[in-house]
Amino acid sequence: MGRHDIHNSETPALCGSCEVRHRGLCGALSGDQLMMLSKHSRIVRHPAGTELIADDSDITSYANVMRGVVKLSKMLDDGRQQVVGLQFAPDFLGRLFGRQNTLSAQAASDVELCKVPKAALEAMVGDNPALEHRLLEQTLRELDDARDWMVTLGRKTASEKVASFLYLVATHIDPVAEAERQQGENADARFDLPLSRADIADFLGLTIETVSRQLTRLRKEEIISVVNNRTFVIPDLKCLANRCG
Amino acid sequence: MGRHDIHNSETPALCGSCEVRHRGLCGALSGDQLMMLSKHSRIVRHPAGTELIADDSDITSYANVMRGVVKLSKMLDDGRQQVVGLQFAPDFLGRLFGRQNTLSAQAASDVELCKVPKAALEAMVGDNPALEHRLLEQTLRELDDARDWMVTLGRKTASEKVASFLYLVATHIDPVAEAERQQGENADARFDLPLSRADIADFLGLTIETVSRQLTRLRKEEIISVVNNRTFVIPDLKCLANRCG
DNA sequence: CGCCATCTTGACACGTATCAACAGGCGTGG
DNA sequence: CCACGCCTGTTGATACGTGTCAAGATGGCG
Repeated sequence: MGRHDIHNSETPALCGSCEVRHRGLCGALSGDQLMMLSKHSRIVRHPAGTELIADDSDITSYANVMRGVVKLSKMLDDGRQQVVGLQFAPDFLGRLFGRQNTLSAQAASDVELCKVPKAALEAMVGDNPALEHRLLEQTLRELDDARDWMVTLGRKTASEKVASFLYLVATHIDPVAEAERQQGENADARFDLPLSRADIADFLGLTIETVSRQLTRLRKEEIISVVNNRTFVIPDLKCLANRCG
Repeated sequence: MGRHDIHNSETPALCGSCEVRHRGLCGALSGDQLMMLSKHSRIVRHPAGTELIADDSDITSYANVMRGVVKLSKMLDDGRQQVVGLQFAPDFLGRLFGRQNTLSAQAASDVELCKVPKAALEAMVGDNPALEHRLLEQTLRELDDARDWMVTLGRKTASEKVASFLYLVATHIDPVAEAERQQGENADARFDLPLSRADIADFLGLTIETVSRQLTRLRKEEIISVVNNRTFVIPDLKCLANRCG
């Protein structure tokens, strides 16, 4: 049997309006597989700040990020915190095959998730190699990202860290604009940052104050301009890239 | 067809003496699949220090670490280096489905690899879901490790970093001893460190001097004792764990 | 308008990097 | 066999970057 056209009449109502339908996991599914999975899944919305996953909690479900940004973090006993990942649409959320979570997840912005029970997804993974393949590829990408970030955390200066962070967000938060940028030559970017200074600091292994000072520096050097504390404009991404070390 | 007994007569000669036969990837293979894969694979040995993978090189093969320790690292343009992972037997080596390597790999100790051409492995992965599943699980574990290490790099002090490093090595370098330790109560460990101070520094995001000073401190506090610069004895692992932050 | 949280800025302290000298191990060659 | 040089690791003095603590500034929101 050939692969179903993903636009065929079997597409479930729930999935018809899904914006990440083709790019996320579900792209690996045929119409009837999608139908099966969608029976178990439901869309949930959470406002910014919601705890989506608690550290050490039992894993009962997985999710796909459909809209917004999710922040993954770990905390030491004494309260020191490190953000270990940011998930954008259409990323997968949750530790596959795990029993307990080893990190926590918060909604950085308002988010929309497509949630599916652990057992349902794992069953589908078990007899759908294409699905498992997609999950493997996403996991490999996340591992690449994590290793890139280890370089940032271990070897870059505060100034380079902040530049690297802005560059990361600029190139991830709006995949459409980013794709255009790769083609044409409009090398500017503008985005609304879903993270507080404290979040940025926890991502970069810095303090709030140092992040603020480095942002001020980048602003004075006109590499970036900051509107309203959360909105950033980067006139020339290449210029920013040069500051990433 | 049921799963073959992995001790059956079909086991290839090459694999018969493989020490990581049951724990690594190959545990997912039946006798004849193993036979097929072993046709393409060969065992290679490299002395400590050998460059196993060059950054930006084309990926032409994968490997399994059968003996020894492999160091994965990334370098910034100006020479700053960060070790982003250590691979012990029976870890898999190489970026699955990638075109080019995005990191370099060196033999930390003398190593023995079981090497297989990229195309051969990928073909087997394509029609052996169990194999892909194993690879997914290894990748997920590596991602967990990477995220744990991000906390160490971003939020721990030099002293805690060094303690965390020693703890990591003590619990990974000799899986057999470690398994015993989990059972019984002999909480001591002794190992020969396959890394130089420079390697440790690059792993921890520190300088050689700082690593040396912190080791001296741990030695003076009798948390560890150091024989011959490369051999470490840790009388009480729990005590070391308390220093990890 | 005014409160409160968030962000910025400043002064100073502290931890780690840097630079430099020294010690020990090991192979080479006299 | 010891002298020498080299490589690795240790220790010390000092510099610098980032953390800490404190005070303002800014902006969102009732």
